[in-house]
Amino acid sequence: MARKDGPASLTGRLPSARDVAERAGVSASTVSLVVNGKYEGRVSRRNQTAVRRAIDELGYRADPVARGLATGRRGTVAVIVPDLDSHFFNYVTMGVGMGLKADMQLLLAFGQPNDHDLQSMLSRILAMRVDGIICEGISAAALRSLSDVYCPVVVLDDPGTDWAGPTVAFDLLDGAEQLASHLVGLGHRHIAYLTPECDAPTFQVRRAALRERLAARLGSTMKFLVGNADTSIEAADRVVTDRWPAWERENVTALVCAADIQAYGALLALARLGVPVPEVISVAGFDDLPFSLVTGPPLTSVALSAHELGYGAARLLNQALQGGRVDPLTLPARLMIRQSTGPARYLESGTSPPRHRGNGGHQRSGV
Amino acid sequence: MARKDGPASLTGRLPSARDVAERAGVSASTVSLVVNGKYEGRVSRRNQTAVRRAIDELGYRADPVARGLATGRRGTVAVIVPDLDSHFFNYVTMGVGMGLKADMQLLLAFGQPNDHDLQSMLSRILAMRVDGIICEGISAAALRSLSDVYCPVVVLDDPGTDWAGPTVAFDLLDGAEQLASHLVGLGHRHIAYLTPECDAPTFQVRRAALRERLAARLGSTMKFLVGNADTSIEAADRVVTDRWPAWERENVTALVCAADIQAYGALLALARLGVPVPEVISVAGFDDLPFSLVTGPPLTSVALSAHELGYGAARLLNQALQGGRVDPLTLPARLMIRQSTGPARYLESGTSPPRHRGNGGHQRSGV
DNA sequence: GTGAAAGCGCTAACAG
DNA sequence: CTGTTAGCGCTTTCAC
Repeated sequence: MARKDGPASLTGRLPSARDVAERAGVSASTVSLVVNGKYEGRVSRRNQTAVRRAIDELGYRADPVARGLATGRRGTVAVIVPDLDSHFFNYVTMGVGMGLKADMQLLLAFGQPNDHDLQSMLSRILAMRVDGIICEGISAAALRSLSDVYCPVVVLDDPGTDWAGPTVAFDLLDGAEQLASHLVGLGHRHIAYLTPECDAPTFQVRRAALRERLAARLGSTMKFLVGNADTSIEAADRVVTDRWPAWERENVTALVCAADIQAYGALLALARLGVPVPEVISVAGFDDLPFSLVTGPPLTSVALSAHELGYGAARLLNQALQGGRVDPLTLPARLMIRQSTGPARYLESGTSPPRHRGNGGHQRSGV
Repeated sequence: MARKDGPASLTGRLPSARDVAERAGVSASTVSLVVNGKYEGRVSRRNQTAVRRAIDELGYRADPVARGLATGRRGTVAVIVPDLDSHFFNYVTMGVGMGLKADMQLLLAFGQPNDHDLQSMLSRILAMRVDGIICEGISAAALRSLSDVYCPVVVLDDPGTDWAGPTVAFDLLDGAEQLASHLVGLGHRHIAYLTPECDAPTFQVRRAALRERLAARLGSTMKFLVGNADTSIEAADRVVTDRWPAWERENVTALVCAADIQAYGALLALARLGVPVPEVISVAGFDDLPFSLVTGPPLTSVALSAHELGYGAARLLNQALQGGRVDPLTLPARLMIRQSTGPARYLESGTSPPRHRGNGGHQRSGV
């Protein structure tokens, strides 16, 4: 903090190790040793203090980039995510930040709303020679094909991946099972499903698993209507507004969204349409973002902790960076039941008279 | 994409310009010229194609870090924000990403929930010799004192700052005016205010401006009770739960939160306490995050576009990087009125019989 | 047109 | 203990 005359104040250039060396009357290597704490039995006390004084006076801070060039270790890990809109990755990023060793700098690469060109983002990151990569939404094949990886890569939430390196996954199957059980228990048979346009593996699995678990219980009495929307409130709002008449015609009594952010859009659309949730239609999502606690009504959701995902990824990366063997990690899914789901109420309709081991649904009253 | 034998497949090392040069039978400098498009009249057609072929075959990508060392331009801009919890900065980051030139890589530095040590984050970023910095939550004084800045720094949402460089601000005064007018118009007199522990200038201004605008209308009939909570749903939930009895005693009929995320926590707390919003207490926030559309009830909020803030900052930074003069930018605030605010209903109470030019409030009924 | 040489700021290996 | 030397991968004069 003690700086007689500002460091490089006139030049606009930051002081370099050489500047420090000159001022302290030593060589650059000595400065380096001191800076990196390798002075034990290598630098005289006298020079140590001289160097440290010069550092203070100049306000010197070693350039990690130049250091990286010299050592081959950049001190940087990249996080690559498809978007920030969905808010899921916001938590992932936080988790990574929390789990990363303090001397690592986080480089964030994220797609724009319309352009999720992860390939080129990855290629660019790779060119930067980062020390490690944590990514989601890039297939293992793409990862391999693009370039041979020279650093550990942790792949997130990519079920069915054949990525040989570290991975962190969710137990989506169990999540789907819990949700299916919940919905069927409430008497739902005709279910709409909203999923992102980008059909990433995690979304394929969420959809397929839920459909399968429902079918296992309901057999042919089940209907499963799939719609697509981007992972944003507005997009989901538009699509649900658009689809509602058709769904109503099909006696849909529950809507499941592949991501909570879509469910928010759905709630918005249904509110505007004057369709009461859950009386006329139940709504549920995946992710359990914190906002799901305060939506109107609070949203039933399959909790997949994005924070844990990021945190776990960072820990795995730390291990890999230290050369240890790293085992894949699987995080649990847990259904959070809230007020957005309730008993199914089928209206009279020629098409589909529901009949099943019901519990509470089945009233013929309108709303 | 055409790679006969994987690039550096065996070594784990990425191909360097020298590798390319050797393969193409030219010198490294020639490779550099081609890569940077400076071949016009400097490199023979023959060598150009040879180089390009070698690049393709090897899958070469110049290391931007090494290039940065050589050129002094790192191709990197840093975004420094206090936290990611509040979700406000998530949008700021998106906005920056959208506004940044495509060849710039974004470096994100964010504080942890408990530790907002922006000083050290900044110092670390500075050491990286980034090309530009966009930051929020760091005072101009701190910015200056820490080190002389060698690169453009855009300061965000820091009202009253004396930062000489580019800034982007919100018209908070106007926002407070709109909100005060709205609340007073509904008959509110006793107002609780929730603000973050960290008393950043933007929060000081929000609070002071609102209090002032309310006082201007209400004079001594106003009560303004301030509480503190971190910018997270849970923290606000806890604090509101804790304070509610006192506020009720004081006949508080409206709660304003300095950030929407806090308002969400407040809604949660009030719902748990069984206090109807807005019948018993109105709730409003600042920021207007997208989620405020779907809370129960939808939240009245002073819209401050975080996305615009980030986008504007990126544009200003682009200008500064090109050496242009940059003027400070001020973004408008706009009150979004939704169902979380309604007429004040004062209960009978010994302490404070409200009386003012009322419109709709003033019923003596309980709820 | 072209390559050799120097240097960006730092670290590592090696003589003194 | 200490300074010299040699790079890390790239760009940029500057002679040829």
